[in-house]
Amino acid sequence: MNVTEATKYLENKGIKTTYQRAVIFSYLNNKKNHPTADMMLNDLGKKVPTLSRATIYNTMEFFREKGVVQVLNMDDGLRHYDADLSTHLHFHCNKCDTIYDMYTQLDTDKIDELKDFEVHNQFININGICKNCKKKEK
Amino acid sequence: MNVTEATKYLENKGIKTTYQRAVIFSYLNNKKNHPTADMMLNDLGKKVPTLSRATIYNTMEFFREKGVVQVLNMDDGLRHYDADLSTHLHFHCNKCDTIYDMYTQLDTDKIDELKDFEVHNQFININGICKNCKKKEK
DNA sequence: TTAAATGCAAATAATTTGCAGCATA
DNA sequence: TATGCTGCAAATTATTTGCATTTAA
Repeated sequence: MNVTEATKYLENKGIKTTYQRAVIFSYLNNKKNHPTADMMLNDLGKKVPTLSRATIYNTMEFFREKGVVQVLNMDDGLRHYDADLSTHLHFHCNKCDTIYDMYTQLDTDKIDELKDFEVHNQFININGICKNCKKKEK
Repeated sequence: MNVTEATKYLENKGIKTTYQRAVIFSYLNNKKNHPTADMMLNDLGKKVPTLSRATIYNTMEFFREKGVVQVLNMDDGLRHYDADLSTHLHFHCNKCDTIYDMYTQLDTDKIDELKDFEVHNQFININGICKNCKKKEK
């Protein structure tokens, strides 16, 4: 999804778009790397030199309110952002720090302890060693 | 578990103990409130007025290394600490901010996508509205 | 033209670090 | 006594905010 496509996508959702917003959304959607604000500034700063930290934070909060990105609190204590809103879990490799998306979720309807609770979201982080790093170990 | 019992518990695990460490561990173990460093300082400061933030952070890192507490990255972006090491999930009520422990977990052995991955830990956060707050709504 | 978004810089908040003094083995 | 812990203060890092300027409808 390039910048033009990102603009259309956002506008179709009734979300007011600017160049910065489209660039940021396009980046998030393409890279799927669950970046922090700092990572985004580093990468996008090459393309848009005046892009500021404040705009990234503002835009992420704006996108979150609009429901087009989710915020992940990962075990580095930092906020990571994700344009994939399907319910999925994240596997963090302790060796290479890659974050893998996996499309498994808890069936909260079937959990007794959640009876009479209203569930809005679930966030699942798993960590360990990924397939690639295990291969290299040998 | 009072301070004396906490001391014994930690020493049985070969962990060097001080008064501060025992007070902190006892607090965590009793209150089961998943506090942040700041919450601990507020509560424990009444009992141990000289207790410092640095000691709390140092102690939590020390306990984590020793494997007697786990760190939870909750959706407020803060680190919360938990002396309950059994694999369990956390439900955060968006109304009253209570964190509930629930003893359900993912059976990671049964997840295809995790084949050839080595799993160390899983962290599950669910949020929504708790039973009590739903009752009050009516 | 006007309301809202951006970008800079300063402010705040959480966490970490350096180091002097203190406590414990 | 020696090693390592504590507590203070300063430093660092992430995030937020205030405000002047720019942008887009």
